[in-house]
Amino acid sequence: MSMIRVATWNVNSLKVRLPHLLQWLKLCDENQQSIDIIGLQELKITDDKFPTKELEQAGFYSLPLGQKTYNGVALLVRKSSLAQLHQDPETAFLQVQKNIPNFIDEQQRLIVSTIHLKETPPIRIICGYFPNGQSPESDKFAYKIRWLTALKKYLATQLQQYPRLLLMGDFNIAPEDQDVHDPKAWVGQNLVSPEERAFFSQFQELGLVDSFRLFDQEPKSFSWWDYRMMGFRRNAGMRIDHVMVSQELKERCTSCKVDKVPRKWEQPSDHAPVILSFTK
DNA sequence: ATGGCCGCGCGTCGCGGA
Repeated sequence: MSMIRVATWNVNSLKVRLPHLLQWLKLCDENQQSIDIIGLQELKITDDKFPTKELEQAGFYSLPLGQKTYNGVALLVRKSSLAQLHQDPETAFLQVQKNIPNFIDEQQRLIVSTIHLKETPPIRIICGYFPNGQSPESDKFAYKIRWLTALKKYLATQLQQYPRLLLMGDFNIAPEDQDVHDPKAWVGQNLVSPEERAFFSQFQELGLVDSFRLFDQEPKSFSWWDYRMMGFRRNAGMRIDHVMVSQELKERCTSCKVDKVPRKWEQPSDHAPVILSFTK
C-alpha cells in the first residue's frame, strides 16, 4: 500500500520563494509525507536562472519552462522515487512537451512529461499556469478562452494515449460557488464566469476528476488568498489550484489536501500547495 | 470604504496578478 504524493504550487516568483519551497519539502519529509512529484507555477525567471543545483541537492531533478518576469512552470521529481532505469537527469523526464501543441504562445504556461516511478506504471503529468483573464471584457480573457480551447483539445488526445494522466496547476478557475469566499461579490468576474466554468465541466466530461472533491473537506477550503485586505486572516480566498486525474488514477486516490502551513510563513506566496496522494 | 499587497523591471511608478 505504498503511496505516491503529487503537489502543485504557484510560488509567485521562484527566486523569492526558493527558501520556502526547500523548507516545505523538508517539512513534508519530516512528517513522513514526502512529495514525489511537484508542479510549480509563476516562476518569473528564465531557465538560466533556475535553481537546478539547489533542487538537486535537495533530492529533485527539474524540468523548467521559464520566461522573464511573468509566468513560467516546472516539474520536479524526487530522484530516489524514480524507477532505477530513470534515475538520471537525462531519463527522469520522458516524452516532454513544452506548451500546448499547435498553439502559438509567447507565454510559458504548460509543461508535460511522462514519469516512471518505482513499482508503478508510468504517469503522464501535465502542469499548467492557466491565464488569469483579467475581466470578461478584456483581450486577456479572449486569450484565456483560446488557451483553454487549445488545452481541451490537447487533453482529449492525451487521455486516449495515457490511461494514468494527471492535470495540475493554477487553473485560475473556481469551479463552483463553494470555492469562492463571497460568491455574490464575484458575480460577473473572471475566475468564476460561466464560460470559464464550462471548460472545467468539459474537462470532467473528458473523464478528468477534481480529486479534491473525492474527499470530505472543510467548508470554505481555498488555495489562494489575496495579499490585500488581510485575505488569509479572514479566509477570504478562492479554490483555483487543482489536481485533476483520469479514471484509472481516481480509483487509487486516498487523499487531497490544501497545505495552508507555508501561507502562514513570512513573505509567503499568495497560493498554498495542494497535495494529492494515491496508491501505486 | 472599490483601497489596502506583492514581484518585477533598466525601475523610483506602472503593470500584472486574482
